[in-house]
Amino acid sequence: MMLDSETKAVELPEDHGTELRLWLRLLTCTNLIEGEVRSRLRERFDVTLPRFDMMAQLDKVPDGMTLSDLSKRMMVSNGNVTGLVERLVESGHLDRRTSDTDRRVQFIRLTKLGRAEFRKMATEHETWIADIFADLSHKDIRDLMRLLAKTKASAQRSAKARTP
Amino acid sequence: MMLDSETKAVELPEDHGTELRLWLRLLTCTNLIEGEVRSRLRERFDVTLPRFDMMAQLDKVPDGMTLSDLSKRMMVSNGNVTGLVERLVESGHLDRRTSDTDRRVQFIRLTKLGRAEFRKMATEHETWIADIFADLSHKDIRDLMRLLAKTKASAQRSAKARTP
DNA sequence: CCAAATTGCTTGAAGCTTAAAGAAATTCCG
DNA sequence: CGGAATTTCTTTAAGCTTCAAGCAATTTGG
Repeated sequence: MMLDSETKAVELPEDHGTELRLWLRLLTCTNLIEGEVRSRLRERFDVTLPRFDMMAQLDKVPDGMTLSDLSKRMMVSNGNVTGLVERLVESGHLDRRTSDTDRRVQFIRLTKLGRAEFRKMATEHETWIADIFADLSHKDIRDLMRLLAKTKASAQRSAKARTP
Repeated sequence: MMLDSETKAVELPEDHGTELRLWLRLLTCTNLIEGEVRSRLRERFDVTLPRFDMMAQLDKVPDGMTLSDLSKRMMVSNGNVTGLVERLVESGHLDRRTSDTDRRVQFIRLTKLGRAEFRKMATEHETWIADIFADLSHKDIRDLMRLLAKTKASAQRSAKARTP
């Protein structure tokens, strides 16, 4: 037998309170951790989170990547990447080289200095993250990984439906 | 019997890969949804996320709150709030009034216009969030709520340990 | 009461971020 | 081939954000 709550007319305002609360909690959680990481990076290494983030992306590949790749990986706009790269080249952490086959394309990579400094920061950064999540059991982490993957897929489905 | 992996010397670099991956997934997930909400707010109502966020905080209380309260609730700096409030007062959405008992304190609240516009946006916003999370079951949502609460507590414990 | 510490907010400098428009190079395709 | 569309990147304007310094009002503790 069908329950009353499942027979409501579609035009009436539905209750989406739980989803909203979940979103707010997700946001709070992320902001909290992001703020903590930001503080520690500044305090310990005098570096900003976006700079650290860009270096982290570039550390994964030895031969560098293009600005567009960086923009996609970091989920920020193109113009944003242009400015960030500029400042990191200026400070000697990054290296830019125009492609031989396509003169629009720039390959960006870490310099020796940039890689060395990043590795030092990354080691410590990893221990911060471990400490921040230390009260979670292995099962908690596994469950969260799975549920967040499902959430990401759901959000991507929703985004695609809007922009086909 | 103890496993080898649990008997490692404390000074050796430990493996915190799973925590790091969890953090990156959490960040990706949040950025994805935040970007989506940002796009829709701009597209549909020509409003920025920080403005919407501030109005959401103020909508919860009829009599308004101080700048400090706003700053804590929104988890952003004091100076940031000053500028945001300025622009929202300018556009007629907010109202500021100096406290009678403490002339440093300003009470901020939504104007009639501000509240009306926010309510309209909030209704639609809630349906977006519901759609974004639509592929999650009730149990998924419950589990996520619980695990994120645990994560938040763990992060707060870690932050407090650093700044006593 | 009064000096010192604290609290609430603002300012200023630097950097981050986006959206939109534009410049330059390449690719597509008739 | 050659114009049109696309791709890659930069620029610009506006706004967001932080940190640190500073100002004014209040509270605290002699």
